[in-house]
Amino acid sequence: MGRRHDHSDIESRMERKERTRHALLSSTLRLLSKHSFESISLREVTRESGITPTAFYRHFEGMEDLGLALVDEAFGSLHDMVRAARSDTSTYDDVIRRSVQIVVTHVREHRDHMRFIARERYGGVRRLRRVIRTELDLFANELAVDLSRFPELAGWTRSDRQMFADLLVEIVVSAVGRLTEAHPEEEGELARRIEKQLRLVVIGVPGWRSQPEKRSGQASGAPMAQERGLEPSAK
Amino acid sequence: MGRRHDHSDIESRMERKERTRHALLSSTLRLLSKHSFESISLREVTRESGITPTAFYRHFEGMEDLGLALVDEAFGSLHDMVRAARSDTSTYDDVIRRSVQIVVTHVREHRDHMRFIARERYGGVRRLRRVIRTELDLFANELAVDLSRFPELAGWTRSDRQMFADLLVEIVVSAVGRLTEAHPEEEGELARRIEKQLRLVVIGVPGWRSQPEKRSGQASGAPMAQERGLEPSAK
DNA sequence: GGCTTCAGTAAACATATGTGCACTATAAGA
DNA sequence: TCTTATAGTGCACATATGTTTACTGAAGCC
Repeated sequence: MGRRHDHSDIESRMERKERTRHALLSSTLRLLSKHSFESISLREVTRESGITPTAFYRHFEGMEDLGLALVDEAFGSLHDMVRAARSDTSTYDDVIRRSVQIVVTHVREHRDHMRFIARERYGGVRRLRRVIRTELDLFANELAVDLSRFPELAGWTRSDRQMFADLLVEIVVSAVGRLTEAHPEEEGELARRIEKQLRLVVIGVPGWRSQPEKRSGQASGAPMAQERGLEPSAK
Repeated sequence: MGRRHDHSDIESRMERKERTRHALLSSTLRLLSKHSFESISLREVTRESGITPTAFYRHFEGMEDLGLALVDEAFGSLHDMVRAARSDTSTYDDVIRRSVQIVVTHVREHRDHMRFIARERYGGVRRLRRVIRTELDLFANELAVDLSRFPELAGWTRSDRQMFADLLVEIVVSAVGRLTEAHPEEEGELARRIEKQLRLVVIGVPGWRSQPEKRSGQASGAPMAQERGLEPSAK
């Protein structure tokens, strides 16, 4: 047995490895608060983590690999949050207010992770962009399923529900991006605004006439309200 | 006079300078299609432009300075687009469809500029983020003014109109980000989706009850529809 | 035509980078 | 207790970076 005396300050090999792996990840996350992922060098990360550059390769094949691990981490906690939020809906009075609250809290507690996602969503590393996009699409899909529980939305086309879920996710993710770079005192106002925006979007729901994709040619009959848009009062 | 013979292949000094300046900008833009701004080196840019690294300093103080110039360029063409779109509203039948069309076309013709904005909006360079944010806020403000021409929105609080304009801008900018990295064949579907999303948002407008900010304490009376949100059908 | 201005060059610098190779120390396993 | 596996070190390398310093050549101006 490796551990002859059970002194708690003796680490098993795995424990130690896991510890420095985590150090690498969180060092990167720290650096990411000031720089884009692509501009962070392997050596910077190891310096920040207190190990030699060569030891890096015991944990990751290279920076891109580490980046993917970060995406996993970030979406891991996000999934936890969403699961909590979903199970919460049984005893709510106002879904929107509550959801926004949860998001704000999550950003506050996982600022670096959220900034990472918001930043690298359109960042310079193709692979990261793709993985993040995929994860977000997954969220939207889950949300679309949840939405069919609402009677107003049950009659909608599947594709329309997708479109709606996508819109909601987009709004929230944008808000997360802005929250991560907001000063604490702006946080409240930002939260109130996004709440209003979500509310406004939801209000439109009963007025939406979901229809199967038009097959071809021009639509027949009078133009629907939702296809005409608003009319200006004056010229 | 510098130009003794009026041969067209003799450049004036200014012309030449402007030409390599432009080369620097467009080279960077080209590199930007594959990498984040922060990860692009000054030497890379000069290599791509066909000049020596030292000559760079005849045009910009450093990469950040060049970045700011790029933001100017990008928003320059954007402003042109918006102006065109606004003056267009006198003779339209469907604002939304038309606007989306204009945006899609603009992205197609200025893909690199638009990608730059979408990418650096939350990118690694603080200064760039701030300038881009400011410009976008400006757009939202203008839009908010335009919106007051619509009778449904004239009665709204100024802050609610801002909130609404902000939402529209956010939706469009997100869409631009996705358009810039979409394959040509996905473009149509993306366009259709964003059109629907905008329509859905607009539909909610007549249902919105804009009120002055609540001063304090809890709201009195029955909860408004827009504060209750949707209710799920089953537990 | 001759003097000035200035966009661009050439060489050099100190410093940073990613990665390969040989090594060491210690936990794990026999 | 002796052997093996492996996380981490140290050194070396080729190559890349931002910036300085002294320069060249042609356009601009009198």
